Amino acid sequence: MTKTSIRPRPCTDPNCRGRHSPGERIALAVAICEGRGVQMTALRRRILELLWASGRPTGAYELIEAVTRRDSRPVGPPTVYRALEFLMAQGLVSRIESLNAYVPCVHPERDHECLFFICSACRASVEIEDPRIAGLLAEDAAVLGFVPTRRTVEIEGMCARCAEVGAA
Amino acid sequence: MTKTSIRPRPCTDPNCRGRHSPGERIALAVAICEGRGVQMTALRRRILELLWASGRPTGAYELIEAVTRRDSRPVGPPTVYRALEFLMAQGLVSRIESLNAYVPCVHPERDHECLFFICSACRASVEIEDPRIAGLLAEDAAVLGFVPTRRTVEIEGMCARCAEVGAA
DNA sequence: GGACGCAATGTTATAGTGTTGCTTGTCCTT
DNA sequence: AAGGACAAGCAACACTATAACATTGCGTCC
Repeated sequence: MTKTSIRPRPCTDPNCRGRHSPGERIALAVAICEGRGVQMTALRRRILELLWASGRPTGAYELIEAVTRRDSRPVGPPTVYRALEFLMAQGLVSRIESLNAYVPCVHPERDHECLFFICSACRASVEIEDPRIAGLLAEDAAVLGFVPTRRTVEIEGMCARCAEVGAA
Repeated sequence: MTKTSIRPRPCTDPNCRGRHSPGERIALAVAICEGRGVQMTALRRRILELLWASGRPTGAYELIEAVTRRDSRPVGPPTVYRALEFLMAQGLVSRIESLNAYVPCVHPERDHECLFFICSACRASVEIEDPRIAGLLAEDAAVLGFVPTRRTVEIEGMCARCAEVGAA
């Protein structure tokens, strides 16, 4: 387990486009758990670290392999799925439904509704927030008399970098 | 295979909330395929019928069972998945990512971006269109230099009917 | 300090979802 | 009839997720 002395810094810029240091985001996650009185255990932290290190949506079985490799001991699927469940419940990780994969949440300090842009070419994903979309979704829900509990907004396509490379 | 003589009627009301007769929607799907020069085969049509008959997002393996039962012959997973792939490519069926399930598309006659409201209680889903949301998604994508190819917008929660029943 | 309670993790097996590769059939064309 | 193109059948397998049960570690209470 990496011991960091990085100070967690809550981000207040909804347009930051996720440019944060993983170490700092992990420190923030630890601080959040502490504040809530829930346990950021070694395993949970390891998985969060691996997700940050991966740099793209990562499948549960990839994580199983990665944990097994890194900690030189085998872990079973339920172990990893339970850790992911915890991390998602704390808003530290999001699941990308269209990929059956998981990404670390860039802004766990905010209770936010985020959308994901996922590049089919490089498999990277970018998380953004758009309160206008959140508002319209809430409005549409209200018209239907629908009470939302969970929102999934995922846009697949080609990111700027890959489009550039592909065109060249 | 049910032979219908229902005349397909394109719908022009984006707020119709999906109130269409399945038979008429299927006739429309047949007409669309004919117009495009693609084959609405017996199997593909059967699966579309079963999806309409189901009334809620339906898993691929449920469909396998349903086809097997209805047509008194076994069909394998690839058969059904290929039919679903065709139906999705033609815009006649949508996949609900958060449920690993499939729904018939209410408005195949329009090239539309739809969102789904999915009730956790009764498992029903409602498809709506909101061009405002589609516009904002396109705008956000443009800011990122991202070229979208596929959009997934799914809202889970409790529908009006179930909320009413639950409150009573 | 021993017994208990509780949360987290480990273990094994299995359920559920989706794909690959290859063969067969069918219809249409020449 | 021969050949091509598309659809479907089939067997095996890969990937994703959960169920059911056992174990560990730690704190508390008598």
